[in-house]
Amino acid sequence: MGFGRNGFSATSIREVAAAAGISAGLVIHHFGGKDGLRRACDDRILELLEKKSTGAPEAVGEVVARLGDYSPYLARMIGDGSDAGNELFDRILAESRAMIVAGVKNGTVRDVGDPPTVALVVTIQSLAPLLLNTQVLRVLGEGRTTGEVLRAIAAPTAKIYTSGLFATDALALAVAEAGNA
Amino acid sequence: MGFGRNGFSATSIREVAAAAGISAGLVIHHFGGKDGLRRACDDRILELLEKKSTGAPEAVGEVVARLGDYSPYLARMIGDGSDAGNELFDRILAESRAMIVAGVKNGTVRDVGDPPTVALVVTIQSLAPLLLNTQVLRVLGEGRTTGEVLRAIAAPTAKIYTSGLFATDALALAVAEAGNA
DNA sequence: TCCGAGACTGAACGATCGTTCAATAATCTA
DNA sequence: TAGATTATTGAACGATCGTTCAGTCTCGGA
Repeated sequence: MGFGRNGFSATSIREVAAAAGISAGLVIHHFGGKDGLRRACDDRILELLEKKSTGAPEAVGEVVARLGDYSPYLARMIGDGSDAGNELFDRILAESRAMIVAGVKNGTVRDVGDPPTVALVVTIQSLAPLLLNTQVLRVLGEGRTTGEVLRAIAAPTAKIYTSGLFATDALALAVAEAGNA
Repeated sequence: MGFGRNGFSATSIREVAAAAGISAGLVIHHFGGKDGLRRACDDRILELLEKKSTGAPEAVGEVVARLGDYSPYLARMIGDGSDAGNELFDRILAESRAMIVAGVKNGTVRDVGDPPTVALVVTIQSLAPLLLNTQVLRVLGEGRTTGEVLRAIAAPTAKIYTSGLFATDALALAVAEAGNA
């Protein structure tokens, strides 16, 4: 159902038209071509996320909830690196960066290094449940909804971000050493 | 160049054949069809990762290094949820789970909740730099190689996993409360 | 009431797709 | 070397793709 299911090029205009109960010619008449349809879909996603988008780890669930069935399309947008996907990623990253910079300043976020890079890490990690939604659903049980799944992984994610996962400095030291080599 | 660039259905057999300097007919003769070619590519990736694959956060760099130019294909494999992609994800997840269970037992990994779910979170977060490689490269500067980029984000990632990112319990408490509601 | 503009359809076109096939070149076996 | 097997090609086929187009339907304003 739509580009989100099998990707853009694997979804024909005739499929889309049939799902909408109209003819293929009308789709082209309205959107000016397949690329126009894609742009309209991208704009629709951006519009749905216009009022509030955030890079905070806990907010991915809300984004997915707002998008509903459109979230596979969003995942493909960001993963494929289309213009609209890039723009959206940059927006999420910018908000994440602002949140981290402000948090470091007022003491609610630990200073673990260069804030822009930290924001990048947090952003891509926060998007992981969206991009790997298929895998997560499969592992946690196909019956659940995407929202349930995201709620299930929210707690461990929050705890990792709060208390850390590794009790020793072994990994951090190893990475630092490799970086100096 | 290959399925990794634009996806499976957007890459024609004639493209692949031309890149290999042979005819399209020969590709089909050898692989039995486009699906056979895909299966052969999947098997090749699995073979390259056969000796060692791990879910540890620091090991994604090694996986990418071993795959080299094939890593976009791997990202698409796992993201699209093909059979081979599912199998690979399950393997990474299993190793990540074993690592975490063992770590909790010997005290090197903090007990932040249900180990299978924690392993799932760690696995998808570790795969994020691979799936979002395009975005990360774009943000950090197109000039760099994938390996350099992964090394650049390794340090903050390790620190987050070691010391945590949030200095307060606000997020964890909010998530816990939402979960009980 | 008429009429013009947009909504809409279905057939058709050229391009490209995956695939087949007969024919040829290359390589191996006895 | 003779014969069989394999590698390889290029043309062709049917299907499907995005797109075009002539024509029909719908309906609000003069």
